[in-house]
Amino acid sequence: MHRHFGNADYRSSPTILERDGLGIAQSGQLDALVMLESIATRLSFSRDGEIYDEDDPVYCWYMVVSGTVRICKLLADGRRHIAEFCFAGDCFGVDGPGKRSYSAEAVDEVIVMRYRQSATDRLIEENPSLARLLRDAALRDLANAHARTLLLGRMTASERIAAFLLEMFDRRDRARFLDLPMSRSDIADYLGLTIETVCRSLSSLKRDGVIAIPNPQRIELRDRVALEAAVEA
Amino acid sequence: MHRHFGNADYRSSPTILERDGLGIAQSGQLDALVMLESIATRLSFSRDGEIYDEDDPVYCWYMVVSGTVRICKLLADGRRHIAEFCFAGDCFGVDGPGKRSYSAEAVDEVIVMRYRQSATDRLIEENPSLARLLRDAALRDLANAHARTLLLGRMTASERIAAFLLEMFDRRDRARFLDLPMSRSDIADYLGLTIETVCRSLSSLKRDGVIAIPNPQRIELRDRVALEAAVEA
DNA sequence: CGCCAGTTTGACCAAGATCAACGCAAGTGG
DNA sequence: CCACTTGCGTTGATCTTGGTCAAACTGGCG
Repeated sequence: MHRHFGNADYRSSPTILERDGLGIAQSGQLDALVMLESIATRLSFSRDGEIYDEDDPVYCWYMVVSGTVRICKLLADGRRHIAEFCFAGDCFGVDGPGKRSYSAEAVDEVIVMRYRQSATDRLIEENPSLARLLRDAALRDLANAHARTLLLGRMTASERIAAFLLEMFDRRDRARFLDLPMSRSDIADYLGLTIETVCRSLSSLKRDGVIAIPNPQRIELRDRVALEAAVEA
Repeated sequence: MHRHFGNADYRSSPTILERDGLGIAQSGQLDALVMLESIATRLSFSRDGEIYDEDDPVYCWYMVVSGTVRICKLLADGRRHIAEFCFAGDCFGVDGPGKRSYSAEAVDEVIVMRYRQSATDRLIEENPSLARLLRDAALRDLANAHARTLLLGRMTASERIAAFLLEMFDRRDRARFLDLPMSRSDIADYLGLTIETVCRSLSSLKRDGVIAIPNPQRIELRDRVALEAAVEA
């Protein structure tokens, strides 16, 4: 589970409960979050820091407070696959009992809250609405994974890049300018492409006036309609 | 959610509760299933029959009693993507509120049980262990979707075919012979390949003596070690 | 027997990977 | 302050995998 609870934006928020963006509609869920807060541990990681590793035992799950986390896996021959990027408000590492099959790493400076599974289960006993909260997050995550499956299985390089940019614009600032915390290589491993193809597709969008790239990390959206058309689906 | 509750095998079972294969460890979960049975409707579909369509409202989820179901989506330009095959004992269509984003179709002759979401929610109130059952199924499903994401993003055609065959051997008979209910075209759309590439990869495995193909639907596993090596991961 | 749908195989093509060079900004050390 | 390095990012030339197009094969069935 690596997806949003809602459209939460905790980027500048030192405590996860100072804002109420978790998509809480039903009463009782806020209680659940207050209780969650009570079992949380705050951790920080610097660039490329390892939050957990493949094959580690699963006894915690996490929520991003600030920064960007990548969920990834390394194949024997060096190929890498990034399953997910997690931003502020996203939770990750809800993996079911056993061992991790992916690792979690800090893309930039990251602060996360860590919740022990055992304590969470106890909270669920007391407050079933928390269970619903977590279940809905899992379902959202599942829908997301299926969307990526479609992207990787049936979309061309330029469609993938367009979809990626739209995803980032929607999940992050939703403003005219987008600052990407991850490298081209991260993007490539997320989209099942090579660095070079990512560059070329971005350059192509730039040539067509759909985006501008003032510097490698920064994308300016100049023609959203064209970008959406490029995804088609 | 389209994955197993466990290693259940209901293929020859007219009622889902005549056998206890749902991976039930904790007591209380059997109760939950008896209760589930009470709210189920039995439906059958013939080849290519539509169980539900994209954009249909979500008010039910399903469990396969017998036959094979494909969960799929059609893009505007005719490209098709199959997210999942579901066999006896697998549940599918647990999609979170709103509209379906995929359709469900019968690959062959299919019998399913249908459970209304509203009735299920009531059961969950009475029997929280059902919630855990459904949550674990969702998590298993999620892990599965991530595995497919890796396959589609970073594996070659022959690796995909090898992984597919191993998946089918494990999920179905686990015997020397495997009968595939789905067409080459279904396999292609599941693996993000074309029919021709599926054929060529299968022929290549046949040439290498890893499998034999007595007829197009039937695969004989001759060298499991070689097949596992072909996936590498 | 001939048709039909699904499968297999072959010849060719193109999207994207690979290999290689170059650009560019941020350190680093003299 | 200025060479020099280092790590990304970008671009170009070439190659490979898998897609496209086309033809042949197969078993079932009217």
